[in-house]
Amino acid sequence: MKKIKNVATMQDVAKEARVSLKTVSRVINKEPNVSKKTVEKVQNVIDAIDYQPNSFAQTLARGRTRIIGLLYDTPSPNYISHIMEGVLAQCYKSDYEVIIHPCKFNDATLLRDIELLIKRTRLSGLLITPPLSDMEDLIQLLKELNIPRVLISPGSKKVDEPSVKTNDREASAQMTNYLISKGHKKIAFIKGHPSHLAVNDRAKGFYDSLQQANIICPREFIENGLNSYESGLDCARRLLSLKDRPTAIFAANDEMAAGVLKIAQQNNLNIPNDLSVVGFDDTPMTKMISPPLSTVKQPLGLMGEKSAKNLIDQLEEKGEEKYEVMDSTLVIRDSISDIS
Amino acid sequence: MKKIKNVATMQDVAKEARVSLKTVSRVINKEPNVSKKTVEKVQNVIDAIDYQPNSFAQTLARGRTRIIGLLYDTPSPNYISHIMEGVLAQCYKSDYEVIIHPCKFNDATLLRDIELLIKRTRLSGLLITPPLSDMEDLIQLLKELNIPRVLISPGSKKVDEPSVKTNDREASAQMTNYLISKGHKKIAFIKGHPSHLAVNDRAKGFYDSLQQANIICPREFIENGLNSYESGLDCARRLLSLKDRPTAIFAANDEMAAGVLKIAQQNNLNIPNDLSVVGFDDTPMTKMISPPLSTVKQPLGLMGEKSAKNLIDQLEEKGEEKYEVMDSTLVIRDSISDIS
DNA sequence: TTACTATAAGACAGCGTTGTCAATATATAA
DNA sequence: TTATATATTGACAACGCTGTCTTATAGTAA
Repeated sequence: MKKIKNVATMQDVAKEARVSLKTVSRVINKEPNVSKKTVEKVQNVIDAIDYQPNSFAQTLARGRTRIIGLLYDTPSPNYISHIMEGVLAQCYKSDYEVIIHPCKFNDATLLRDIELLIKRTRLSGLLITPPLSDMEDLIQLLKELNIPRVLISPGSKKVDEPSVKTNDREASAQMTNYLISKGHKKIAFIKGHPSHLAVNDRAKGFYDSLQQANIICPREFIENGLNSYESGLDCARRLLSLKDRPTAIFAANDEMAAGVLKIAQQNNLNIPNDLSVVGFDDTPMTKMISPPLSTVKQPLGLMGEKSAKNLIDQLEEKGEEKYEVMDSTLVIRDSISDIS
Repeated sequence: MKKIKNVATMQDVAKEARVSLKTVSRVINKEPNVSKKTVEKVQNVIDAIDYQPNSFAQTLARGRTRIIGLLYDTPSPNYISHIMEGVLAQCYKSDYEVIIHPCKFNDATLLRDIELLIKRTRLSGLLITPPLSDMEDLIQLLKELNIPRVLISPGSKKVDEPSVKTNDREASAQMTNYLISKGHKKIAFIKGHPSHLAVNDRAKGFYDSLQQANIICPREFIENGLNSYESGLDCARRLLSLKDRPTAIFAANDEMAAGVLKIAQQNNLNIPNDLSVVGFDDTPMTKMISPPLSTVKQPLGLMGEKSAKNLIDQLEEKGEEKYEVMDSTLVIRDSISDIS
C-alpha cells in the first residue's frame, strides 16, 4: 500500500519564497491584501516547483468539498454521455470534481443509497437527470438533507426547484405543425414511458398543435410506448393494422420511431411515401437508418454545462437565475413526405 | 459558502462507545487485535448514529487516495458508457471513487494536462481507453510518474503493461470464416482509424482467415476508413463502383458498416441478397437498421469491471494476473446471405 | 515629528483521520 | 504465586491546508 508520490507542499513554497504559510494560502486563493510584489514572488516559486494544492487538505480545513454528483438511471448511453460532456467541461473550468452515480429508478433502496452516497462522499450538490428528476420523494429527501441540486428536464409539474429544461412541448408542437403543413391530418403519436414526465410533455405539444389546427385525433392513434425499440415495434404493429391508417407517426423518442420504421418496412410500406415517421432526440443512429429520420434535437451538452453552472453558482452563493429553458430544434430529414 | 452539514465524526463514536479514537479507527478499517466485544460495541454505535468516515481526513492521514481516473478520447458514447458502467460497479464495490477525464488525443497539451490531473487530484491509478492506450509517450510519462495503470484494448504491440483486451483478431477471423462458410470468396475489408491499433487488429484477423482458406484478397478490396459513418460512405462508394464487386464487406466497426448499407441501398442493392455486410461492436443501432447488422460484440461492461479490478489489485498490492484477454462473440443477424 | 489608520504579513489552532509507540489487560508458563 | 509473552487499548503527533486573531509595516493627517 504505497503512499502517494511525494509532492511539493505549501511548506515548500513558503520556505522557498521566505513568507509564511498563510501568505502562500492567500496567493493560492486569490485573497485580497497581499502586495503585488509578494504575489509575484510566491507565484514564481509555485510555478518553479510545480506546486499543486492538496485538495484533501483544503477540503478538510474548509469543511466543504468541491464535488458534485451526477445521478442517472442508465438511460440511453447517448443521452447521458452528452450531458456528462457538458457537466465535465463546466466543472473542469470551475475546478469541481464530478462523481458519476448510476442508480436504479425502481430499486427499493434507492433513497438510502443516495443518502449514503452523500454522507460518504460529502458531495456539495447534485445534478439529477430524468426520470429521477421526477421523483418527488427523492427531491424531498434532498430538501431535508439540505443538498443543493439542479433538476435536468423534470416534468412540467415542478416549478419551485432549480432546473434546466428544454422546450420539448413547443418543439413537439412545431414538429406537428410541420407535419400538418405537409398535408398530414391523420397523425398518430407514440407516448413514452409513463414515469418519464418530460417525455410525455412531448405528447402535450402534439395535442397543442392538433387543437390549434382543429384536427381531431382518434383514440386509437395514441399509443403508449415504453421508450424502447421493442415497445416501438409493438405500437407500430397496432397502428399499422388499423383499418384507417395514419399517414404519419410521431414517436416520443428515436428508438420507438426506429421500431415504427422497421414494422413499416415489414409491411412493405415505403417511407416516406406511404408513411411519414418522426422521432425525438437526434440520436446518432437517426442519420444512419434508412431513410434518415426527422427528429428533434436537444442541446444536451449545453444542458449539462448550464446545469452544472447553475449548481455551482448556488454552492458559491451567486444568486443567479434558477430556471433555464433551452431550445430544442427540429431536424428535418427524409422521413416525411408532402402529401398536400 | 456554506460549510457541509454537520455529520457524526469519529470523536462522537469514540465518546459514545467509551473507547479511544484509535480503537474506532481499528474497527472501521477492520484491523486485527480488537476484541470481539469491542468491535461489536463500536459497530453498534456506528450504526446507531449512522457514522460515515470522512474520506478526506482519511486520505490526508493515509497519504494516498482511493481514486482512480478513467481517461478517454470521446470515442462513441456507446463504448465509453458501457466501459464506465463496469468500472463504476467495481469501484463502488471496492470503495474507490472514479474521476472521468475526457481528453483530446491529438492535443499538444495532452501530456501536460494529464500530468496536472494527476498532481491536482492525487489519483492513485489510471484506466486508459483506446486510442490513448496506444500512445507510447503517455505510457512513458505514467511510468516516470510511477502511476499504476491498466490499458484497455491496447494494440497488439504492448505486452509489458497490465492490460485488458479482447480477442478481436480471433473474433474477426471467426467472422471471416463464417462469411467464407457461406460461400463468400470476394470479401472486402474496411479498416479503422490508423491510430487505433486495436481496431486494426481486426484487419489482421481478416487476413488470417483468408490466408488459411487460401483466398487472395485484391488490393482494391482493402479500404482505409476513419471509424466514422461518413468514412464508411466513402469507402463503400469506392468498393461498390469496382468492376469486380465484392460479395461481402466487412467493416472494422458498426458505423462504417452502416455507411456501407446506406450506399448499397442507394445503388439499389439488396442486402443481404446482393451484398453481405458485417460490422464490429454491436452498437444498439445495429438492431434497428434494416436489415439488422451482423457484428461482433465485446463484453464492454465486463472489460470495465476487470480493468478496474486489475488496477485496484495493483494499488493494494495483491499480485494478481496482469493481462486479461476476454472473448468477443459473433452476433449473426440478417445482413449475411448464403451464396454457396 | 507624532498619532492614527489602513494594509500586509504572520502565528497558531484545528479540520478528522491514521501511524507509531507506549501502556495496560489478559493469558500462559514456570 | 510470579514472571513472561501476547493480545488489546490508548496518547499523541502528524497529514497539508484555512480561519481567526495578532502583529508589523506603510501611509496619512495633524
